[in-house]
Amino acid sequence: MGSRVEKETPLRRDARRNREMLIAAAREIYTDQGVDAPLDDIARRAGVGSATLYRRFAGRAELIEAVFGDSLRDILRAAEEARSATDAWAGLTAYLERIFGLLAADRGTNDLMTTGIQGVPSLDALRKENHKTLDDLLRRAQLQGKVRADATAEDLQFMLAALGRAVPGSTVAAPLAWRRYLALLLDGLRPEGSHPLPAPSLTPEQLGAAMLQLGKVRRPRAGRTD
Amino acid sequence: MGSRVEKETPLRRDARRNREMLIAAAREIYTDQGVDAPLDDIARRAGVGSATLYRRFAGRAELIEAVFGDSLRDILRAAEEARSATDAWAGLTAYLERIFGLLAADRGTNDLMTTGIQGVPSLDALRKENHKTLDDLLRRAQLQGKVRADATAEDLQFMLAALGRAVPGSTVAAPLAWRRYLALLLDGLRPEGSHPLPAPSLTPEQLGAAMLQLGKVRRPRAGRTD
DNA sequence: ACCTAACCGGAGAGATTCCCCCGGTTAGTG
DNA sequence: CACTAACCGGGGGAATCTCTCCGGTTAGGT
Repeated sequence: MGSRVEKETPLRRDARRNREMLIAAAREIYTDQGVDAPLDDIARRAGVGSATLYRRFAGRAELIEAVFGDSLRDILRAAEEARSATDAWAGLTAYLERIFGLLAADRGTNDLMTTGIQGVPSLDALRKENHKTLDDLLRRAQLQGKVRADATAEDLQFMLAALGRAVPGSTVAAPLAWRRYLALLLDGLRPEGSHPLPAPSLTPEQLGAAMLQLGKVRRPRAGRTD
Repeated sequence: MGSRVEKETPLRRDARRNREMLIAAAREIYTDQGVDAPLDDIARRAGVGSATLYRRFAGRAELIEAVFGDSLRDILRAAEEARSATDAWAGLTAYLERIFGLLAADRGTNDLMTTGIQGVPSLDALRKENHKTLDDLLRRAQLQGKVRADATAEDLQFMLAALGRAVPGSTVAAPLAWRRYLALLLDGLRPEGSHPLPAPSLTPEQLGAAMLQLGKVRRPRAGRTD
């Protein structure tokens, strides 16, 4: 092969249109089913054949990248912003509340941030940046006496992932319940005594509904194992 | 139908033996794959055809009942015991540590206790009893000034389910990591300042492994949707 | 208006998993 | 030892889901 840089032929108009339709359809379906949703569902919702989906995107990871690339970049900016806060604790809580708002509203973003999905480049970058942000804010908050000295960024990340993963379950019955649980988690990180919790507790019925949702891990793929 | 009580014919010896083999096989497979494991796998491990499994047990729920009936009764006893403690906080922590030990060791028990599986009678009884236990201990610990006044049994249950569900992920890399996270959670419930955390924090590598596991929600069934 | 490379979607092969049918086998009795 | 009711396992139909082949269609340049 010559080293000539292949001029990137722009897609034909219909191909381009289908690409957009697929991304839009995927965004909607990911939002309420998560990123494990069947690819055929996405193709059908976009009004194209499944072959077209595979022609435009090599596989699930590439589609995810196309759908979430922008919103991931938004999160990166939020992380940078949070790190620039003088009051590290305030920066940390604001950052986490923003993240959890996303996790609660969008099942796809939730999957992306609370599990270890592989093969999506922007996602690796996000994870690294996220870790750095939490580490930095936590360390500074500790120096400022706002966070217990024996907690680590890994502790925080693990607890956040655990809680974040459970959030969609509670969202059905009580959309804002996550505020209370994030507050409870953060209270465990502080060296002083407890602070009042926001939002009412779940009722027993709401808890039941949430537990049910927890079980519906979701239609994972059958057929070829990827 | 006459109301005559059918004399329960005891199973033929080979049928009885197969039943035992199936229960034993199911126990092993549930322990490391969770209760969503394919029924055909269980039949194969037991060395019988899948038809035999369906002949002995009406479906997944009945098999679960047969496998976990006894261990669930054990947990019930532990709950009663915990409630008899004079120091409610001590009783609560001891109870939860016991439960989490089980959740970490056995994927099947984890599914049973952290999700809302329906159709297993002993399980409904366990959930009711568990809720009563937590409610009682929490209320008493609050009166004794050991737990913040604004926390509810529903809060505790939700957080426990969220964390419990994440525990198997960390078990691969660090079998005892759950102790630290349960302690962190419980610290958030106390009105006073923080207490030292047990067990070392996860290393970044261990955290990565745990996140990966979180994603492997389980080989959900393909084929008929039950 | 015509031509061709690129594109399209249906149809289908292969993989899983649930569940049941059917012909062969065996436990337990007279 | 013979007999029969109960039992057994392989095999297969149906449902899902991933990914590819192929003949027909269309965008965009001449």
